[in-house]
Amino acid sequence: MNISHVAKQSGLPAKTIRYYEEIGLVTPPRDANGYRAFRDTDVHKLTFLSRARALGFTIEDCRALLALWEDKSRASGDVKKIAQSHLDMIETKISDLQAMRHTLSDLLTNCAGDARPDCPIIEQLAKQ
Amino acid sequence: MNISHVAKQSGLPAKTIRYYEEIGLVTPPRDANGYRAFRDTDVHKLTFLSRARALGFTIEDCRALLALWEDKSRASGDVKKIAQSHLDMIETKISDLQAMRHTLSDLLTNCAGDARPDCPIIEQLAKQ
DNA sequence: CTTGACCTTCCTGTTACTGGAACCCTTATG
DNA sequence: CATAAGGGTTCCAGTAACAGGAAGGTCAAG
Repeated sequence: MNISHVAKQSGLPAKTIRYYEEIGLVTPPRDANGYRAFRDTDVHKLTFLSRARALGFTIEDCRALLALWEDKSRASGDVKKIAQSHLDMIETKISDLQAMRHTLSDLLTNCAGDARPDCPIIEQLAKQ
Repeated sequence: MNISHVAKQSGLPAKTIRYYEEIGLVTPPRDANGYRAFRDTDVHKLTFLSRARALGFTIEDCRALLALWEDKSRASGDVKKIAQSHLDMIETKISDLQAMRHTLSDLLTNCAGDARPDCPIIEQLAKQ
């Protein structure tokens, strides 16, 4: 299967697939003409990667998850550990963003947003 | 004022302050020995930047906000526009992250997390 | 005079790609 | 048969916002 077909199947851009090969996440063999010839296992891996990335896992997490997927004698605890610490990161990010949202929306409701210079947003940023 | 003092005052690491000078956000004069000699206005700018960055504004947003701060005849509408679109971005990110959190915590509650290989997390990522 | 705590510049690395140039391969068409 | 369109390939540069570290100059104290 050629790269653009795999791109459609997996939902990943061709550029990204080439990058994943470069960093060793997949290693498709080549045809005589030099084209990548993706096997089913390559496509499955890439689909797996696409889903894991969509859940926000880092590339290194993805690498570890792929290895666990291939290891039929894995401990589910190892998978859970990775997913749990990723969830923790996400929750930290969410609350950081919520704090920003809170402050920003307060400032926004108090800003006239017209042609005059008075602006509580600027004032808040500039306060001593 | 020397850089480490300014770092304490503004809450920014010295490395970051040097970087901000490099990209033209501040331009402190130099002493005879080559050391940066920060004026009050430099420190104020850096404190402003520190707060704006803490609210998640990009560097380029910060540059624009600084310019508006210095422009005493600014329109508060211009400030509000920047802040509003930043808030929109934050809300998009929050809901993306919440969707990830939702999926992940579902998967986590269903994963035994023990020594056995069966794992709904891996299964979900690998499903056809 | 030396020691330690500053300061300086410069170079590299980080994350996960994306865009673009230059060039090869394949297939259909006039 | 020449060619043009639409694949594929590699390689290089750029992104955001710094952080780490090396090599070396400066300053105040003992």
